[in-house]
Amino acid sequence: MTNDRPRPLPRSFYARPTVEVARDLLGKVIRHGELSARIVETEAYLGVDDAAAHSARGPTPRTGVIFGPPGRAYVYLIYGMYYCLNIVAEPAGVAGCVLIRAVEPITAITGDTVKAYNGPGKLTRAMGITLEHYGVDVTRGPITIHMPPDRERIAIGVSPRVGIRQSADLPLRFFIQGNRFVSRAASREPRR
DNA sequence: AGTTCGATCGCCT
DNA sequence: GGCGATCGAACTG
Repeated sequence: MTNDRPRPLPRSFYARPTVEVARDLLGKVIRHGELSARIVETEAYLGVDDAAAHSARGPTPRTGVIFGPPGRAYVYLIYGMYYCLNIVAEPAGVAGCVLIRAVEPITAITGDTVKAYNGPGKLTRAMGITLEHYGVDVTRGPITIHMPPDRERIAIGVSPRVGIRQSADLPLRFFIQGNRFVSRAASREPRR
């Protein structure tokens, strides 16, 4: 066939410390149906010592997947109108997830594509990801994550996370330096 | 039962 | 830089 479909990243990739998973997801390819895109910006949300994490106060019907096995999608509705996609990290029983904040589409790049993909609420809309994908196993589908076809070297930037108040000082945002799809907020110089 | 407010975004001044 | 959209989870009473 002309359409090669390499295996998704194995579950062991996700069964690691959340920060490692957040960094290593940069440059990986996320696929949903015919759409694929390279992950260029992520944020780590820790299970402990992170008041900003949705999992900070224990499992609820909404956050339960974060406490389960790694490699599952935690999707939630924010501000009543946008969906955010996270990938669960850490071994089963340990909370931790990685927010996908921006991606660079591999197919169909046009002039105004940047503003359709350079934010967590935008990329889900562009890729058709909604609450129906809550709990999806990204080692199986319909959303999957893969090694990139190339071995491009990337420079990783680190900064505090965007738009949170609790634990705002923690350097848990990671992005590919210089990539134009990195969200506007993330490209700002961190204050000091 | 009522209130608050958020891991956002786009439009307004 | 500020604010409204629009919903539900979490918190208050």
